[in-house]
Amino acid sequence: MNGQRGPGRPRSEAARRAIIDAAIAELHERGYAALTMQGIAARAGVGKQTVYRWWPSKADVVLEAVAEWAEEQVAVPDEGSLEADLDAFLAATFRQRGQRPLLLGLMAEALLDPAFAVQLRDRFLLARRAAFRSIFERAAARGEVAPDADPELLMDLVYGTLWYRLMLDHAPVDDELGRRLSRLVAREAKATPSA
Amino acid sequence: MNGQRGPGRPRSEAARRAIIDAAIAELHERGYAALTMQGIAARAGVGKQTVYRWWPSKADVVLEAVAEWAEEQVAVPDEGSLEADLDAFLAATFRQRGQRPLLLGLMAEALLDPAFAVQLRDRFLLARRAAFRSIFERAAARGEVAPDADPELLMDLVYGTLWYRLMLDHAPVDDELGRRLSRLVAREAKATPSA
Amino acid sequence: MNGQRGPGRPRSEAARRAIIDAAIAELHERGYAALTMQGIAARAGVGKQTVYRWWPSKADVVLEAVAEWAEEQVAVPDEGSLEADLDAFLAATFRQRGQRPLLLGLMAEALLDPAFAVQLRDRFLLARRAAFRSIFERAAARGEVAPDADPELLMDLVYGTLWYRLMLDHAPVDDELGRRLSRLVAREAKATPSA
Amino acid sequence: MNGQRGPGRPRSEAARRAIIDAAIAELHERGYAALTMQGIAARAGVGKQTVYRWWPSKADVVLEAVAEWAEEQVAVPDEGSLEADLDAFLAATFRQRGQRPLLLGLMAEALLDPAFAVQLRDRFLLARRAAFRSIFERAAARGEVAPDADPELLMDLVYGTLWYRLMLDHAPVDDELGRRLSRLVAREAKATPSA
DNA sequence: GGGTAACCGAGACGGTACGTCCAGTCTTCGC
DNA sequence: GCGAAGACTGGACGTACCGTCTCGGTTACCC
Repeated sequence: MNGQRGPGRPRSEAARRAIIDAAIAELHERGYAALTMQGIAARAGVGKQTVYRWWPSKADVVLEAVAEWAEEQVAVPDEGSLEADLDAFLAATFRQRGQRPLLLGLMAEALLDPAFAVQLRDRFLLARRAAFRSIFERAAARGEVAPDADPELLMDLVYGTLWYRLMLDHAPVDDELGRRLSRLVAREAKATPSA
Repeated sequence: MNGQRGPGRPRSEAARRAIIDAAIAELHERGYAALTMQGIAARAGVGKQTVYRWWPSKADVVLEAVAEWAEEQVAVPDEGSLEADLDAFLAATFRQRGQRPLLLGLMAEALLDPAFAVQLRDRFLLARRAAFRSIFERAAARGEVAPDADPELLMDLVYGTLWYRLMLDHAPVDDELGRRLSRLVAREAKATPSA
Repeated sequence: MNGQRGPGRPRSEAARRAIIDAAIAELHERGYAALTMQGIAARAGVGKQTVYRWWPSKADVVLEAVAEWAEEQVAVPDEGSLEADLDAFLAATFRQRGQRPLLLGLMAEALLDPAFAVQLRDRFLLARRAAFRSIFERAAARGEVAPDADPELLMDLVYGTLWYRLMLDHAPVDDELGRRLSRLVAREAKATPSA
Repeated sequence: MNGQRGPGRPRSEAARRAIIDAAIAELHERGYAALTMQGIAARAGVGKQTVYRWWPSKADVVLEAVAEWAEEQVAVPDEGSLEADLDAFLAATFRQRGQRPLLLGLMAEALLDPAFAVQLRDRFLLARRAAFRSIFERAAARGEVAPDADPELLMDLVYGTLWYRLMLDHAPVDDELGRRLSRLVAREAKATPSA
């Protein structure tokens, strides 16, 4: 086992929480761009070293906060059809308000730092896709998915459109969008591409 | 017209070019994240003030460089069908190699700075959509687009998927993707959504 | 002669006055340390080049303003004795209020720039000593000055004390000081130093 | 006492010394007017912030250097009479060569910045006057000072003349000047001012 | 009266230093 | 050894002026 501790003072859970909370608070008050390790440490009442000891950058602190939420997984009850399942799933996803600035900040960091991009993809974005994929598997069992359909591309279509609108802010991300995407994806899943 | 000059020494075109070129060079050599106004000015052999006088941030310098290329517009010859047109257009778009880091850097900046996001959207991204839209109009004239189709959503699907893959780098952005998207969009444009 | 003009537009007296006046105004409003060539030109509504064409530095502009006042020479009426003459002269000198910051600024410049120190000494300070010296000559004619007295040293004593108190501001520069210095100098002028 | 340290890394004495030394070196090589915080930090191999953390301006750095020397107090042995004591003291004072540019630089700064003027006066100039004052007290004990003499004015005379000549550089500051001033001050200290 | 020359305003130019901020690291004390 | 504190080197930030330059335009003179 690995639970045994070595010598020395154990990591302070209080400090961990204070840091995460300080990061979230700063983020809501002043935005992601204004986040600094310095500011997080000061607000948490913690030495800078304590932050650096556990997270290499501000993005990693925020990612840990986000990952906490991501674990409270979106339930995907069976609605009877692929389109209905998707519609419910997307509606639940879009309902997460107030996270837009946070998500955009993380994505910005990922675009500037390839190492963090890997973190973000593996610890957050792919987790989301997993939920999506389970819906497809259920639909396949129901015979709603053509054998040569490509669920990966369909997921890219949905998440791509979602992120694109989040980023550009030229069109809404709302239930109407959810319904259209659901219908489109359901139709394409069944389509016989070449006939 | 507006070409007339006021009093005072006119702006130096040589300095403008040197700055743009220096920015591009730094970007290729050391990446977007390592770009600094200081570095651009030094490399261009120019005072920092001269950079700040005309561009408020490094992102705006890069955007001007990108905008130059964007003006060399992508020609969209008529290939006879919506699918063929789209395929040609996307192939041409994907062919622009080496610009990935640059585009991701600009997008990162836009995600962190809403004011710049507007710039990027209006001066670059919407210009790209215009080309796309003209293809749709041609297809509509050919009767390939159902009356209740939504070209805006279809464009979001394509560009969304493109950006999503560029950013996450979990799947390729290649001709194969172009063909699939072309076929999908052509099919959806014709689809009778609800019947 | 040298008064004849060559070809070309003659110097604008209006610009000259505007610059001097702007310098004085800035000086009174924001202090010598905050003076800048840029600020003077802007306030005078004049191009920077016009200032630089005629004065090499802000100190020279201010010096020209000061020299104007210095030419309105202190009259030294005959009061009947060396002590009385000195007392009247010093009282008149000390009366020039509001010029302390200006004088200190010029002196500061002189201390930092040897070339300007020469200007200040020759165009301003030595002019002041000339008035002082004429008082001594009058006293010598009256037999109030011992043959081996050194008027130069006595002038240094008076002006030195004056400047020292102006600079350090640890003791007042007032009529009381004037009277003490007058008495002391008159006594020393007569003294037989070594006997 | 106050020597106890709180938490945190203690101030680096090595950095302090390097900064002071760099300032002195720059001063000798390029003069006070060319001193910059930037240059001091670079030469000391130290971050600019470390300089700013402890001194608000270049003048304060130099003042600390000067204050070090000032603490190595001028001894004032008893020479038997006021005139002899003064002569010895002034000779010792004038002997401090090479400090003229430094002193003038500090004075210039004081003239431009009233806050620094207070620093310079209290931490340096008044310390010098203290030595002078002790000579007077010794003379008073010997009966060489008239009861109504004003030592403060006499000190102003001496230091005023000294600074005046240092600044204007129109006459030497040498032993001859020292002897004349000593004789004059000794005579004036005894003088019955009004009889 | 048509040059020619020196002035004028405006303002951009290459630079240098400013003083601040933050990144990461290091060094101390106390738990 | 962890944690708070805080000083350390390093470097970019955006600003302010410096002193120079390059414009279009304006007076003067002098042929």
